This record gives sequence, structure tokens and C-alpha cells, in this order.
Amino acid sequence: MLQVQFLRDNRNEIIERLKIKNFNESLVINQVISLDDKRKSIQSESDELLARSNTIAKEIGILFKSDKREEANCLKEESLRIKEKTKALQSSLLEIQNELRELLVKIPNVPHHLVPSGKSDADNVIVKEHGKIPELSEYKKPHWDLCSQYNLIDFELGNKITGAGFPVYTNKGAKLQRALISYFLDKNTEAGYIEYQPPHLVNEDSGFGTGQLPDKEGQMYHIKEDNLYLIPTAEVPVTNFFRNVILNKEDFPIKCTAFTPCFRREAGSYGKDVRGLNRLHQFDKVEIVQIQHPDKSYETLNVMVDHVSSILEELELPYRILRLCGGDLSFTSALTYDFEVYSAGQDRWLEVSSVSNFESYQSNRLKLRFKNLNGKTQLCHTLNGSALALPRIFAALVENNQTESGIKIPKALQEYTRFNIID
RNA sequence: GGAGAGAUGGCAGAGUGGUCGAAUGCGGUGGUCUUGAAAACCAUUGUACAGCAAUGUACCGGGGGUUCGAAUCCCUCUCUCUCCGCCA
Repeated sequence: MLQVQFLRDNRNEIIERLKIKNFNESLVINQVISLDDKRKSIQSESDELLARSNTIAKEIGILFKSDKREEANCLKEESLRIKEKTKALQSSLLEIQNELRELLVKIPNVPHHLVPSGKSDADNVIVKEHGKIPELSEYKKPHWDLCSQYNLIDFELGNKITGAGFPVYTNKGAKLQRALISYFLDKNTEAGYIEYQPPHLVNEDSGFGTGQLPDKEGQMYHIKEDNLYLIPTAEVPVTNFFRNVILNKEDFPIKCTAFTPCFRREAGSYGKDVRGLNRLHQFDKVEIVQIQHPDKSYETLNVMVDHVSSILEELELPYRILRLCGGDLSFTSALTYDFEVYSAGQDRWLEVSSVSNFESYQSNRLKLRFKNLNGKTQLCHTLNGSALALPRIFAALVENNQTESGIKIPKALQEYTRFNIID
């Protein structure tokens, strides 16, 4: 959510830049500003009336004590008249505030200057490519075949007990998964992130705080009886740790990492992309979250990108980094870098991480602030990224390292798996 | 699931209808004293909105009501805690 003051101060620039995100409703922005004008005038009118009725109430108290009944009754009447007026003003104020919020929630975050224009993922810009695409034999297999050949994942069993998109890991597959989680968490804590194990269910306020609610309601699993949502990413609980918090400037940067399963309904996803581990309803992910001073958030974004790169390099996976174009950028993000690894069994790039700077867009919803040098409260910047999403890493590792004698485990992982080949 | 208790400022904890945005203690910040520190003492210390400012308004878990006036009374919701039962 953008701040109204920010919209006022930068109206034309914001309208221009939002076009990059294919948001062309400049009307909404004008509406917000004029509604806010209305809000201000009604509020000051109502404040004046309330001030009068407060003084009246005090006077009545004094009059009663000195037994001046008649004068008191006179004031009572005036107070009742004021009360009627303020009641009407308050209710229209509430209406305006709701309307204002509804409009504000519709305006996406303003894209950063680096964001290229474009309509779809085809327009994303490759900013870096690293590693050699492995040359496999003509008998190479996709991971779903390898997983059943080596007994790593039982997709059918998942279908039986839950449904499609809920794989069951087994044997060395389960061990590899566990190894990856530990490895990622260790990498992140070595880089200074504090490890958390958050709840996997969150309340409505948390869903709103990070921007999943109200628009992406249908993408989360919802438990009606308790009005709780299964988290679609650890970003939701972890970032919401800091909802309604005022930090001191020396608290920066706040760095958190958490492993959680992620639950996504993926309503409306069909087609061949969903085969095997490519798209799941439940998957594991290790997330990194940072809260930063606004002046340092872009510097931090780069550091996070480098951190994710270093993990992929250690895993010896060929990857590329994309700067998302306006059309592919998420509603809440100002700048996002996607990481894709090459999965040689399927011969395609798989997204394994998405590192974003939300600037103050989430903070404004979360009411996450800090005291600046003038002692004023100011919104923080929030950032997050995957480090890393498990299933596609799993898929790429299995596919890229397949040999006739088995699947080789990269060196960096061996101390975690305690085996160096799956055969 | 049954029974009960509670929700007040960063924390602890007073406050049962008018001068309560809220005592007191702790903590934080600034200062005095000191070679330095501690102690002691003094001052200061919530958030939001409007305003150049003075200041005004709102907020004592959320929502609603009674009243000229509510932290205080009433209704309702949520959450937390304790005991019993069940259970990883």
C-alpha cells in the first residue's frame, strides 16, 4: 500500500512509472487524493465540534458541583445537538476511510527505475548467466523418471493420501531433501541471518500485512473454522513478526531465515509445467527476509542476490538471473530478480528463487516503522528472497547429475547427505 | 471438551463516572556530580490524524451501547492465562 502523502508529492511521476507495470488507471490516484482532501476537511470539522463538546462536558461537571442546575441543563442541550452532528460526520468519515483503503489497496507498488517495460516473462532481462549447461547422453531422463527409478519420490502415494501436487519423498530422496534444508539454513545463518521456525498457519491480519489478502485470497488454503490460512511462503509469518513495530535505527539490518513448507492452491494452473516437481501444492522452501533502512535497501538487494548466487555456485548448478519486467513483476514488488537453474533432463530453466525489494509497500500495511534522525517515525523497507526453494533444486540436481552409474551428489552437499551417489 | 480469571503506556502495575493520556516502580534518553564508572539527584520519555505553529482530536484488547461526560457502567466478539479432562 502506498502512502497518500507519497502519491500527493509525486503524482505525475507515479502515474508514469506505474504504466511500466501496465497499470493505467491514473483516475484511481486522483480519486485517492480528492477523497483524502475530503477526509481532512471532515475530520477537522468533527475535531472542532468534539473539542467544543469536551469543554462543555467539563463545564457541566463544574456547574453541577456548584449546584447551578439550570445553566448545566442549557449546556446539555447544546451538547446533544453537537453529538448528533458529530455522529453524522464520524460515520461519513468512516465511509470515506474505507473507500480510501479500498482504492489504495488497488494501486500496485511503484516499479524501480531499473525495471524494464514488458508484458510477460518473455520480456524479462537476463542480467547474468553462470555455469555450463551439462552435456548428457541421449538417454537422459527427466526427474520424475529418475525419481521412480531410484525410489526417491512416490507421486502416486501422494495422490492416494492427499491429491496431485503432494509428493511423498522416500529413501535417499527424503534424505537429500533434509540435507538441502540443513545446508541452506547453514548457509544463511553463516551469512548472519537469524534462524526461525514460524507457525505454518497465519491469521487474517498477517495475510493482509504482506499483501496476500485481499487480492490473492484464492491462492491460499483457508481453514474456515478458525479463520486461519496455510502459509504460501515463510515470508508471511516472518515479515509479520514486525507488524506494528517501531525499530531504532541501530536495529538495522534485521535478517531472518526460516524453513517452512509452503502451501499454494495454484488455482488455474494447468499444462505440462506441472509435471513432477515443477509445480506443487505443498513444497519446502528456505526463505530469507531483511528489514532495512530505506537508504540501504537496494544495496541490500544486491547482497541478497550475491548470496543466492553463491549457494547455486556451490551446488554447481548452471543458473541465470533475470530482472523482471513490469508485466511480470508482482503487485507488491518494486524490483525483483528471479533465479533460474537449468534442468538438463527436461532441457528447461526452472525458477528457484525470487529476490525482491518491496520498499515501504509492505511496511505501510504492516505499520513497520523506525525512528529517523529527527525522531520522526518513518516506514522501513522490507526485502525477501528464496534461499532456496527445494523441489526445483532437487529436480535440477537429480537431472543434471545423472550418470549411467547413478546420480552424483555435489561435493558441498555430501557432508549433509553422507552419501555421494544415488544408485 | 468442562470450570474459572484476565486483557491499561517498552515492561511491571494502580486506577469503578468529571481536573485520567492515565499514579507509582523499572527501563530508555539528556543533564548535574565524578579522573572515569557506579550510585544519587534533576529533567525528559506512547502512537496516529489535522495545523507553519500554538494547539486540537482520537486511542486503556476489537466492535457497539448508556451518559452532558466512560479506562471506569452495559452488550458482544477476539485473545491470553489457571485448574480439570483428553493427548503429541
